[in-house]
Formats: sequence, C-alpha cells, structure tokens
Amino acid sequence: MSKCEQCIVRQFSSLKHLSKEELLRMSACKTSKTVKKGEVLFEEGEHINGVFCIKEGVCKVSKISENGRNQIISLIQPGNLLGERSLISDEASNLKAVALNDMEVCFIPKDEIVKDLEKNSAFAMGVLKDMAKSLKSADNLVVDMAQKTVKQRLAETLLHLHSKFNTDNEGNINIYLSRDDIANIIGTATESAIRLLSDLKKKKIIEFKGKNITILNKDELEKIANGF
Amino acid sequence: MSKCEQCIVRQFSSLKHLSKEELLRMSACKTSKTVKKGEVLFEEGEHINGVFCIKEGVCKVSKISENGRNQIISLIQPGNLLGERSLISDEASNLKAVALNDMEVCFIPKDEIVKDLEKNSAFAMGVLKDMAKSLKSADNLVVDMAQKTVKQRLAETLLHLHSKFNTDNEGNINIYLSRDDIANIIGTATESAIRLLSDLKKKKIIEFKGKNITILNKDELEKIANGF
DNA sequence: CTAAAAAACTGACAAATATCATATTTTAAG
DNA sequence: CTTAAAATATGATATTTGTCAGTTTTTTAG
Repeated sequence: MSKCEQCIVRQFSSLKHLSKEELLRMSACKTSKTVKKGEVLFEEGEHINGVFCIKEGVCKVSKISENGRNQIISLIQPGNLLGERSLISDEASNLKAVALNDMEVCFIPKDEIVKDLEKNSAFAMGVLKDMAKSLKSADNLVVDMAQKTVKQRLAETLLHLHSKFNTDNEGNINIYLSRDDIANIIGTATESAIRLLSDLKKKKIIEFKGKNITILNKDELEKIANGF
Repeated sequence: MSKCEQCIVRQFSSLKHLSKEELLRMSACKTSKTVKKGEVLFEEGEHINGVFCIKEGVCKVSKISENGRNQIISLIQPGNLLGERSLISDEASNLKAVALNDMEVCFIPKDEIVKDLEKNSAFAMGVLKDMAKSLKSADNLVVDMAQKTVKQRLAETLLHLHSKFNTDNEGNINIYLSRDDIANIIGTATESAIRLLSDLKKKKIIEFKGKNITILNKDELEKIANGF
C-alpha cells in the first residue's frame, strides 16, 4: 500500500498540514479504490462517514432539484478532498458524486479525520480555509445563476472549464462533457445548451468536434460572459 | 460596557464555545456601534479585519453581478456573526452588508478571533460547522436559482422569510422588505416580482398591505414552490 | 400640510428560454 | 459489420421573463 506522504492529494489539499505520524496513522486506516466512469461515489442522502481523496480522474458533484432536474454544482479534480462538508456537519450528504472518467480515490474514515481536526489546529485552519473558499465560489455561483442569462453562463462555464482543465497552452478544454452535463452545469435545457454552442461555433468563437471543445476567441467569450 | 457573557450572539453563535477568560479578553477589545437603517456595514472589496456580532436588527448581504444588478445572498439576524468568511480567507469581502432596520452590532478585531481559533479547537470546530451550514444552504440556493422559475423562487422565498422571521403563529412575515429587495432576493426584475405578488394576492394565497405580507394558504404556496 | 421624490403598480411588447417533435449522427453491443 | 440505442442537432411553437413607458400611491423633507 502506498504511503500518503507522496500523494498528490497531500500536496494540494489541507492534508499538507498533517505531520508524519498523523499521515502514517491515516495511511494505515485508509482504503484505496478505483471508480469506473459513470459509477457513483455516493448518493444524495447517503451517510458518507469519511472523506474521499481524489488521486486520479474527475467527478461531478450534483443535486436534484424539486423539479426533478439535475444541477451540477462542481467538478472535482485530482489533489482535492470530497465530502468534508457532510463530515463536519455530521449529516447525510446533500449532494451526489459520479465519476466522469475512471478514477483512483482513497477513503479516510471519519473518526480519523475528526481526531486530527481536534488535535492539529493548522489542519483545522486549512480545512476552514478550504471551506471558506468553497463558500465564496458558491456565493458567486448564486449571483451568476440568478442574474446572468443562459448565454452568459455558457460563456463563463467554457472559460472556467478552460482555466481549470487545460494542460497545453492552446484553447483546448481537456475535459469531455456531454451536452447534457454542460446543460446541467449552466442550468438550462439540453437543447438550449446545444443551440448556444452551435451559435458560438458559427461565430468562430469556439470550435468543437463532438465533446472536444476548443476556444478560438477568448476575448470575445469573456465579453459575452460579462454581458456584451 | 456590557460583558459579552450574556449577549444573544454568544448564545446562538459559535462564540458559545469560548471560555470566560476568552470572552473577557474579547469584551475588552470589542467596539459597539449602532447602524441606522440603510447604512452600510461594509462594502464589496473592503477589508473588514474582524467580525461583526449582530445584537439587534437585520442586515442584507448582497453582491453586484457583472450585469450591474444586485443579488441579495442572505439576511442576517440577531445572534449571528458576519464576516467570518473573509476573515478566514484573509481577503477583502466579496459581499456588501446594508442595515435593513436600525441595528446594534459589536465588532471584534481579527487578531483576537484568530488567536482563539488557533488555541480553542471547540471554537474552531464551531466556526467550521457554521461555515459548513452556510455552504450547504449556498449549494441549495444555487440549485434553486438554476432550476426553478421565478414564480417558484418567489413562493419559496416567502416561505423562507416566514419561517425565519415570524414571531407569532400567524402567517405574518415580520420583516419589511421593499419590492426591490424581494426582487433582488429571487433574482428577477422588480416589475416581475410585483406582478407575481399581485397574482398570489388575487388567488388569495397571500395578503399584503404595502410591505406587510401575510401568508394565507401555506400549503398552496408550498405546492407552487415545488412546481405544481 | 404640501410639494417633490421614491416606491409600487400596470400594460404593451420584445427577448430569452423551454418544450415537443423529429431528424441525423455517434456509440455500444452482439 | 450491423443494428439498436443513445446522443446530438434542428425547427416550430408556447411560455416565461425582461424592458420600457407611463400612472398611481406612498413616503419624505421642508
């Protein structure tokens, strides 16, 4: 079993504040698993009883609205933790997580995390900072959802995806989402998302072949996102 | 100067985890002030450098979208803290706070809070729980904003306001918001909010005289909020 | 009390978006 | 390779919501 010390999650998450001994204990009680594309990490309403460390792959975190439509709240990348919120509130999860591609994750049981939170104040502050960051982006998302048009939100989403997932310096968006997923991120009907994507393509602002989307004119996309 | 020990904010916020000595120190470095209706507690982009304890009155917390429209994110009641998020991220505030009526608040400087956060893990866990709660409701709000119609959001907002602000057992909503504020909570044009309020009145689901709104048929309002 | 300003309201119309129906293309399974 | 299923795409239309213009009511300042 690999030690947590070298793990990408340790480098990028609040786990970096853990000491060697704490990591060793964590390493001893963690479980690793692979999650195939399309599989569910946890359901809405499920008691997770721990946190997931995302080592490889990406998952979408979503929630079903009372209308029965699915809203994707965020995409979680390698290096991040998942499930902190529910762990801290000591509640069932309010969200569902599904793998977008094949994943490698570790699961750390709740007790272990709570113990460290209480003893290691740097770790607690780290988690607090992560949560504060999530809260800020959630607030921003609320404003966007409430005030921006679907067209603006699509432009903004493409820019977000680009800055989060591009590996080269091109305009390629290196994450492959279905039109349905894109619609569920921006909160619109699938047909509307498709139509607006086609518009952007016609105007040479983006290019795409299937799920492979490339941004051709970033400035223009930014203008659209800001309402011009 | 009043001691923090008996304060309503201590009873209801994470400050309840502070010891007597910690409270005394806090009491010594805090400043009290009154904020008149309509006055600004802090602006978007301002460095707050501390947290506000809300002893009396209500304030609205909002953010201007790129479109120039104002979105109210939440209403803060007596007993709550305000400004924790920015303090923990060590950033300027991303939100603006304005008094909805005359307020009594205390201000606790940042250093004092940070000191206690690092030393008192129960306090840190309390703040963490508050933040987790805020994050959950922000996520829910995102879903509502993205997926619900304006009519649904209005119905839901009226129900929220009622459960948060009713003092008697009647359907009265004991907080007085302008039509503009209501529109800025649900994320719509003022005229749309007015029209939908009038519709609900015509259908005898609510009653209102000016800003004084009463829910007549809660069941029906719940149905509307859930899309029927 | 009165005038001016602000807030609430209403109607007409335009724009954005959802829905439904259907066609085409891509993907997956045998 | 072939066929069925799923995803993507497009058109027509209905619904929702925003915008603008104007009226009425309420609030505020003097």
